This record gives sequence, C-alpha cells and structure tokens, in this order.
Amino acid sequence: MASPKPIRNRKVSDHVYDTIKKMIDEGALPPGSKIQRKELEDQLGVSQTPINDALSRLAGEKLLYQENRRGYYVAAYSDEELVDLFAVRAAIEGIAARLCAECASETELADLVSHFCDYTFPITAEEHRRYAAEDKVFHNKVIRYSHNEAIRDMYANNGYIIKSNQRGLVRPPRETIGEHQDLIRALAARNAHDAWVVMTEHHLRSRTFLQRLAGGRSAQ
Amino acid sequence: MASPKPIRNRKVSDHVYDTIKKMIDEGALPPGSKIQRKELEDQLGVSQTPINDALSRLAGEKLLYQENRRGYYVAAYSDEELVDLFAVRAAIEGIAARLCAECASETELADLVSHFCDYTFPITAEEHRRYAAEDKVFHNKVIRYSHNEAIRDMYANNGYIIKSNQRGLVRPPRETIGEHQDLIRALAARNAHDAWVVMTEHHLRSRTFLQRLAGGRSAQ
DNA sequence: ACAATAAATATTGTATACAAAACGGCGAGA
DNA sequence: TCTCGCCGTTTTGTATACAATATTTATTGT
Repeated sequence: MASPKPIRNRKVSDHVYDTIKKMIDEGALPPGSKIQRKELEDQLGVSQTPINDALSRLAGEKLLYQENRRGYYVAAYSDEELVDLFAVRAAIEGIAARLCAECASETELADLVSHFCDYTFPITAEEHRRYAAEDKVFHNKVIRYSHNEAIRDMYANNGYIIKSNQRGLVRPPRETIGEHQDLIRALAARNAHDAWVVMTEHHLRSRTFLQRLAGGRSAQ
Repeated sequence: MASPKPIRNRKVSDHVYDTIKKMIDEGALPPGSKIQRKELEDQLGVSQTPINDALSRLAGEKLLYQENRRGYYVAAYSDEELVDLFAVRAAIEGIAARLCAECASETELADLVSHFCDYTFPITAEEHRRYAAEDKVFHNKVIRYSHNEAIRDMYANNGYIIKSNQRGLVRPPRETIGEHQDLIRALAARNAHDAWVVMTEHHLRSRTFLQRLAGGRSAQ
C-alpha cells in the first residue's frame, strides 16, 4: 500500500485517493458509513474537486457506492455477497499459487516457506492476532510472487477483494494452519498442480463456512 | 449494457458515463485513443465536471487509464498483458464452471448442453465466424449460470475482462471444440471437479498459445 | 535546409460559485 | 401524544474561472 511512484508527478487527487483507500482498509471508515466530503476537505486542506475525483475512482473500483443525490458510502457486503466473494478469491489465488510454483524465484519461494513455522497449540489471543496479520501478508505474497500483473492489479485496485477481509479471519488458525503448511510444501516442491488445488480448496472451505453462517437454516 | 435503473434519478454524469462506455465497447473509441474532453463537452452539451466524474469512474474500472497531466486514454492491452489476463479468465471461469455444475438448474444445464453440437470438419470461414460468436455466448452463459453475483459483476464491469476479447478467438475451433465438448460432458454429469479442471486448462492453453506469440518471435 | 530554441496555444488539474435536492427541526392540527 | 407539512440549513451536482503544464507553431542560428 506504499507509494512506488515518483513523488513528483502526483496530483492532489491521487493523495486524496490513497488516503481514503487507506482509511477504508484500516477501518477508520467502517463499511456502510457515509463519506463526509466537508470533513475530508478540511482535514486534507483541499477543495471539492480532487475529492470528487478520488471518490468517483473509488466508486468505479466498487470500494464505495453512491446513492443518488445522497452521497457516497463505504461498500458493505452482506453475508451472501461475501460467500460469492470467497469463490472469486479461491479462483484468483488458486491460479496465483499455481503460477507461483512455476515462476517464483528461489528467494521468493524461501520467503514463503518461512511463514507459519512457529505456532504451537493451543494458541493464545495474542498469537491469534499475529496469525491473522501473517495470514494477510502471506496471501499477499503469493499474489505478488505469481508475477502476474493482472492479478496484482486486482488485489491492489479491486474493492471486491479488499473487502473480503472485512471481517478478519473466517476460520480459526487451528483449522487453517495445516492447509497453509500443505500449501507451503507444494510451493517448496514447485508442485504447481497441488499448490493450485490446495489454495483453491482452502478458500472454498472458508466459503462453505460462511455459507453455513449466512444460510443458517440447513447446516449440513 | 441497458439501463436497469429507475429512469428517474439519473445524474448527467451517469449519462456521460454510459455514452463513453458504449463508445468504447462499440469501437467508436478504439483502444489507445485519447479522450478529447472538449469534444465530449460540445457533443453532449455539458460542462467539464460531469465528464471528469464519468472519466474518473471509468478509470477506476480500468477501461481508461490516465497519463499524468496528459489526459485519459482508452485502455489497450499488450500481448504480455493479454497473457496475464488469460490466467485470470482461467481462474474465474474455472470456478464458474465448477459452481455451474453444482448449482445450475436442469434447464440451464440443458441450455449449455445444446451448444457446439453440429460442427463437422473441415470448418468453413462462415462456420468459423459463427463458432466465434457461439464461443462468446457459451462462456457468458457459464458465468451467468454460476449464480455468483461477484463473478457476474466482474464480467459486466471489469475492463480487464471485457478487453480480453479484444482479438477474437485465440485458437482455432479445431483445437477448442473437443475441450468444449469435454466441458459440456462434465457439466451434464454435474461433475464439478472435472468441469473446473477442463475449463481452467482450456483457458490456460490459450494463455500458453498467446505466450508463444508474444515471447517467441521465431515461431511460425 | 535542418536542428534547436522560444513564443503561442490548448489542455489539464484545482478552486470557487451556485442552484437544486435532501435533511432536520419546529409547530399546527388531529 | 402523534402525524403531517412547512421552512431553514446542509449537502450534492454542475458550471465556470484560473493557474500550471503540455503541445504546437514560429523563429533563429548554423
């Protein structure tokens, strides 16, 4: 989420854009909350125009939605929509893992392998928090190391996917750590097929989990 | 591409947005061409502001890109980018096929099965054209029948994917018709796993094909 | 003639102004 | 007390103005 761009040629609206995006990602602007243009104006010391520009772009990315004549709101996804979103994550990250196994450098692979080494059970609350953070980092690395610009852009720009983290870990570490380690094993062995399958199933299991929560009624 | 929204509350910028999007989709604004704000102003009889609003939104959707201090251009994807895009299609449509096998209604499944029945070899130029059209329709139906809103939205809104059709069929029918039929067989049997694998490999093969075109200049 | 530079012009990004619509509070009437 | 509608305030959407940067054209020197 840093700025890899030359610092010079940046519009004011780019800065506004980054700021709002970060606020959303960090929860300063919770899902469903209304965007207060005036506040942003004062806070950032710019006029309406660059703010509108940034908001329009974010709406195009589906990070915000716009109610007619009523302003912008931070996108909030219902349980059903989150279920759908996790199918998309399964798809994208599954392929990313596959490409990763094929194309990642040895250094990158070693980096991935270094994750999730030192967790002993039972897990404390603090460890749980650390695990959640590491989970996020790890999945982002898989995306990066896939060396696929389209996928990278999707994760950088597409509100859908950023938002799929909106409620933190879906399943407890106890369930997912084994899956992560399976995945790491497959990556280390450059077994593209296994990496693909494991990653896909990993997210699809979370999807099923959410589906039970959302549907409630049938539960196997 | 029609307007499913209540006709009442529409901003001017919404109209501008639709107009530009349609112009891009229909080729009136070819990939790589520069957006002339002034022309649009005169042509649509509105001021800069709603046009900027629409352009920002379209840039958020990656249908346009913006060069600093130099204006907006219609997105044009290079061969390398198309390669990456086909990995994304493999991912998304692979999962879509899987969901399709699980969730599509009997009617929908029958609809899918009715495709690609009557092609005999060799294929004439006219049949080739028809095949290309049917291919597009078929893949869109798989998306629709997956009953996943996130995936549907992606195909409706995301410039990446709209643009991946920018050069028609990648491989000749001779190569792909068998794959399509394998897929249909898996779908008809509601074999989710096979449908997933076949669809994914289908697009990944196109990806490899494009990769050869892009990378190796020697290949005939 | 041609390359390099300078002046003129067009376009972009931002600020400000303003009308129309939504929001909120207050009071009248049931 | 509750509901409805009126009026003032706030917010939104659009228009316009303007400074900064690109682009084009004209000019100069070799």
